[in-house]
Amino acid sequence: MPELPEVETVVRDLRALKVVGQTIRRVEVRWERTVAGMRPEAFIKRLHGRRITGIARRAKYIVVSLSGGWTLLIHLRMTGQFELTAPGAQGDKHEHVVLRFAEGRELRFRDTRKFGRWILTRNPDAHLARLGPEPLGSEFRAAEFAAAVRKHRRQLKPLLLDQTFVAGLGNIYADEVLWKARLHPRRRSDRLTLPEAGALHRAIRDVLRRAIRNRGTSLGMTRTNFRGADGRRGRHQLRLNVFQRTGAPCARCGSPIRRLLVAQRSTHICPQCQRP
DNA sequence: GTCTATGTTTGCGG
DNA sequence: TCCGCAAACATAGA
Repeated sequence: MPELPEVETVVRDLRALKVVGQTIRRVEVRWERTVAGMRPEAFIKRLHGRRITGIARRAKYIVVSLSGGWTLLIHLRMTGQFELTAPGAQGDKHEHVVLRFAEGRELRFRDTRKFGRWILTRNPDAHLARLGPEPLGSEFRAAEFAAAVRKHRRQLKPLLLDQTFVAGLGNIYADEVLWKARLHPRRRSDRLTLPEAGALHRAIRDVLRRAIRNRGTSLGMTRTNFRGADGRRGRHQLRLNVFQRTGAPCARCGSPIRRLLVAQRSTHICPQCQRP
């Protein structure tokens, strides 16, 4: 269930697997609601014959640039995955969109829970306009972030999960970031000191960069867990400090990690390092 | 059968 | 206007 580091891993995999440059020769939509914003027939017709000219990431969206001025925005949501296969290979019942390339290989989108979305548009910026700053970009500056945090009066955890505030964090990395910054997830954002806001800014960047280096987090061994587009699992689960580590000792102080609910989301903290 | 799940959107009420 | 909360989407696994 991909957050920024997992989406970045998928984008890098797709590039390494030479998806850029491929021409789309056949499009199959097996679950209509995966395609958002137009009828599947229109989607298929518009995609057919186009060449993929680039693959990038914005927040948790995969941005696929196509010939003729079209862009495909793909959001993996909870269980979206990619796989490249030989033509006509045996798939499973959760593969909802299949692109066959002129060269022969097929790019298949598997999405067990069917929350993933493909948006074909001539104006991707309209869809991405509401997203907050890219946390690993140069526009994500400490002073601006601190001012923005303190201007809201929200609990820190839901604020970090708000994609219009900062783009790319999900439940795992929000918990890891708050642990690293030694901040309680229920702290009110307008009550942070400047040094605390600075620590939060730094923690966001450090945690995400490290997770990308580890190719993302794959928690369990089941099929719905994260895989790169090359089928490999991530390894950042070995580096998590709090997420799903209830009862395990805190890496800094040894106190047992606790699980609580914040904003309806499972939340993990060190009760010693992260005081309310 | 029960509970939980790494995401996002929408509508309601304070 | 801002914010928190519940539900919705749909399925699998413990």
